[in-house]
Amino acid sequence: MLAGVTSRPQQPRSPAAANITDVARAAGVSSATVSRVLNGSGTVSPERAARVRQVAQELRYHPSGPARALRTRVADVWTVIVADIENPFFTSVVRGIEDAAREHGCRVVLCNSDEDQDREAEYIEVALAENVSGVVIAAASERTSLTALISRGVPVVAIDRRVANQQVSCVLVDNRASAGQATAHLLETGRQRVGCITGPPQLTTANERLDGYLGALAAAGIPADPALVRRADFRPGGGYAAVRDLFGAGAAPDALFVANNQMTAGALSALRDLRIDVPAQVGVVGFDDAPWATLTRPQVSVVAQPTRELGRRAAILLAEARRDPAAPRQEVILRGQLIIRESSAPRGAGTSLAS
Amino acid sequence: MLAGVTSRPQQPRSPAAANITDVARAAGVSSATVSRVLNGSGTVSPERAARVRQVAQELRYHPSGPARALRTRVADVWTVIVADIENPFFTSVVRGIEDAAREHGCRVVLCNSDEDQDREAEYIEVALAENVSGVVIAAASERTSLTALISRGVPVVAIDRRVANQQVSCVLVDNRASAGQATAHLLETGRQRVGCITGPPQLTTANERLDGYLGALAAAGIPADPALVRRADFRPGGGYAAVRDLFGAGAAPDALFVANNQMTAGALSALRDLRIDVPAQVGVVGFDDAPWATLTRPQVSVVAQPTRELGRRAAILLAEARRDPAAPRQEVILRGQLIIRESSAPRGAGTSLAS
DNA sequence: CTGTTAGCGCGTTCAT
DNA sequence: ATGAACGCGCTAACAG
Repeated sequence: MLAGVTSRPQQPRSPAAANITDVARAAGVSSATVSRVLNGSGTVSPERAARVRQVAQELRYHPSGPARALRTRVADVWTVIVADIENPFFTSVVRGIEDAAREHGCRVVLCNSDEDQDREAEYIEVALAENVSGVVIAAASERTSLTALISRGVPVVAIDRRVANQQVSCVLVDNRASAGQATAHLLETGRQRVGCITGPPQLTTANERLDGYLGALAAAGIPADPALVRRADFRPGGGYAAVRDLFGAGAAPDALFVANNQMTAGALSALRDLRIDVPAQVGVVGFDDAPWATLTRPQVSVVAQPTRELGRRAAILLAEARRDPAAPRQEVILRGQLIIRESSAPRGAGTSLAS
Repeated sequence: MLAGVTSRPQQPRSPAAANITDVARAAGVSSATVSRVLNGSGTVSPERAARVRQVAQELRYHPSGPARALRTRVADVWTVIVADIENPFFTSVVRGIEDAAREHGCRVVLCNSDEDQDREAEYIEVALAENVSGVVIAAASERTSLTALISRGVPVVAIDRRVANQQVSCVLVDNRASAGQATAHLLETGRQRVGCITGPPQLTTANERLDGYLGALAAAGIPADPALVRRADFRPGGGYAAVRDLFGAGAAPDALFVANNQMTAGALSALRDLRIDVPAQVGVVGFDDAPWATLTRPQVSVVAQPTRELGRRAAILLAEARRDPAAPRQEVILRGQLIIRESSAPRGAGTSLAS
């Protein structure tokens, strides 16, 4: 063995990222000055500022996120925790958040709780440990605890789903009214036995949409029939199983209000497999528009939600809460919009789908 | 000895997260010992170790991510940069990555380049600035530069799309073979003029799939007709416009191979709007399966990709590269699978879709 | 206006 | 086996 030249690894010179110190030295100033220039804090003479900026650029200097987060106690990062990243509803909302966040100079990292409360709790811990400066969350349950976040002063905005007993701002859709509108529409097309497939009881959206459905029945003087209602998991498989179950049990609805887009896809598959004609035999209205909603035959009637706007508003609320931590909690309710397509066409009307 | 215990402000108002120092003090040991226990480094007597763990739990101690990243120069975080978060293909791949990453004790943060090279470059800088321990990227262009990452020793794995001249491992699908198979299938069903809608030239997937299409034509002894080929942007709107353009120009293909799922959706919309019957007048095969592919009328034939597996393999490669930085670059090619549904049914065959 | 100093919370030598 | 001391890169205080 050679006598060890105890130098550092001689690999292709890892150009260890330029320090703030490197920049300071190269510019002939102190690191504090560099910091002041780059953060616009304090006051620095124009010439020196220009020189610093110049050097920083040449050295391709980028401040270290961790170091900065460690010092300032907040990272310029928002954490967005969604319940189902494979649901286009959430990805679209995220786009809305992201676009707005960028305007505030913040980056967005996305976490997927997969409707799992443990996993969600983990990600909340991570957000805490990383000192992120804000959290947007579509909670996996109404009972999701945000106190750890709130007590440590991290601004939180809940989206899509309410969280119980928590003083956080939220951005929601008027689920009850929209669901009622969808159900009323089905009744108006001459259906007598409108069924409902909604989500699990720990999600407020599921409950509110069910409420809207029940309210519309009551308003029409139709007694609610428990045999026509199913709860599933807000996923395609759940919608599929619910339909099979509904018809297998002989409940025989002549219309279905399905409380989210994923389950609507599943429900349509099941109806197809059962050779039940939509809308001739069963009318369908879903909740959430989807990219494929106009590609199906028949095209699906839905309650469309303003997804991007929902995300944007959440970002605005978060930015406000960040600027003024004492700002009061707000609740933003956006309106859904019933889009009538083919799947809810009146039974009698010729839909010309067989042409 | 214990003189000079710096008393920290005891504000119950904001329970500042417990320090390593807090844990050390509460356990009657030094912070070094706590660190050793929690990281399994060094040696600590069993009793003290147990005590430390106990106290850490009681205090709900979680080490600070930034502080740790600052000290160790690597965070236990992987960055995944995808080109289009609204494409179910990518979200599914991400799920695969995420599941595998969790097994390695790593968290995954997701970034969306939106097919934009500038935005992508930004996120690469962020990954660098945050000292993430690995990056998985579906590059926005073949010319995307990963040298900044590589030269600083950050393990990188490319997915779905190749990146030129870069020594990075990658996980891909056999685009050429799969596209050839899809095209051959269309030819076998009696089509004479098979067209192709592929993606932009800066994406290797787009080019490879086009190659596969051309290869299948050549193998069948059919001369390629440039008038039957269009390049679009891998998005629904692009697919829609391409079809309108194709038929508006009088190219009149009797079949279409569409090189990604988003464009397939757009293409089907356009065909519907043009009142062109699928598959009677035009046969269609898409690339990438999609949740809605069996909901359309007709159901869409596609080349399905093993999305979860693709993500899982990328995670494995990344974990390997992390364990052994000197490990050789690998290229994993997964197979696509042609799924024949209704949209490519033989022209003559009664498809009974009009029933 | 600018430089110097002192940590943020952690992991890691060095001594013991 | 354990603790004291140092420094990662940065910014907030304090001098000048």
